[in-house]
Amino acid sequence: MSSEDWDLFAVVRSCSSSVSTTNSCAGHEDDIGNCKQQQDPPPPPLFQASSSCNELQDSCKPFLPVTTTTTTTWSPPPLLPPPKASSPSPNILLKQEQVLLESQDQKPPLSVRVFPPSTSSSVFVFRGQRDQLLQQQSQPPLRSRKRKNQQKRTICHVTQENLSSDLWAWRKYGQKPIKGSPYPRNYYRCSSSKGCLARKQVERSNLDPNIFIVTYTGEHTHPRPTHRNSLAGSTRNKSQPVNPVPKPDTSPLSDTVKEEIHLSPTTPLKGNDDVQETNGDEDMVGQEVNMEEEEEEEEVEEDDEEEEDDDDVDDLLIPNLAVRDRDDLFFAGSFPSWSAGSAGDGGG
DNA sequence: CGCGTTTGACCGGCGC
DNA sequence: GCGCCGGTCAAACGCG
Repeated sequence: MSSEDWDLFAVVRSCSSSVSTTNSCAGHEDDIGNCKQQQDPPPPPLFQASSSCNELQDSCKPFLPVTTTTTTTWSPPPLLPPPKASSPSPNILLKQEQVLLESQDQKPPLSVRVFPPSTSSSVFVFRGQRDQLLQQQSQPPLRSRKRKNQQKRTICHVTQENLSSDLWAWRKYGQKPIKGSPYPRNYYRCSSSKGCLARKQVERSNLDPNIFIVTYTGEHTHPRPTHRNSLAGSTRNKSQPVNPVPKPDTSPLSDTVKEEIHLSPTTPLKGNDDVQETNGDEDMVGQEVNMEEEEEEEEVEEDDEEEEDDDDVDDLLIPNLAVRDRDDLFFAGSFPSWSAGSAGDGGG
């Protein structure tokens, strides 16, 4: 087995406050601002620059931590250093990515916060709520496995820095190599509350290793944490290799990139200093694809305000400096592994 | 002791 | 109907 796997997010939840995201458009969007809800069906060129999100948004909110500044350094694929050398077969592109890219292509990476309206909730009910209900009724917990098409998801492209900007406490429950992708996918579940159905998947983008594709599913069944647990995010690294370079043979990564990666997939807030200021135009990439692709598109502003509020609060509670410092420390050494280890049967 | 990560196995949707 | 693959479970392990 590969001992080293990229555990991207062992710290997914960790820090955040400082990371800032700004995305332009509205002033502060965040990484997730660009989140997109997606479902399997190929998303039409929607990607409206505006939409609203509800529950998913919540999930994303964490990403929008703060108030100013941003970190996302999203580099548009086309701009990325083409994986020429060992060009990974284009095939390996994840559908999601393709979708996203497509959208990007069409439109500049606006960091738009797009979320689905209420409709989404109903969808979620399928899975989580149902399970919960059943459990409450003493029913054997069904293995909620609603397949993609049926599940509503919010996909966000975030940078390492942004990855960490999540107040929610996420606990990793699985990691699996994904076919077509040199990088394994990590599965996280909200640990803030036992019954919380929120889940999160994190995987590195094939195109741009600097970018992580975060997929949120489910909703949080509890109020957002005002602050992170001390433990939360503290990945215990067991002497991890220093070069968690993912085993992707055809890793499009350049040396530079690799370095960053090993630092930590979710490089914390250091981005604040470094990256911040992306006008926001290029922060993240995200779009939303709603199952019912016909609704949602509006009130981004409103969302912003709300989030802003929240963000603010979070911010207050979590001193940037403090967090940042700490994060830096543990980030530096904590990221365990990077390699398509096996979260399980590699698919089997 | 509690919580989180790691990792192999299992389950079940989906495509062929 | 079969096989592939993604997603989840759960035991083991480690750290604070």
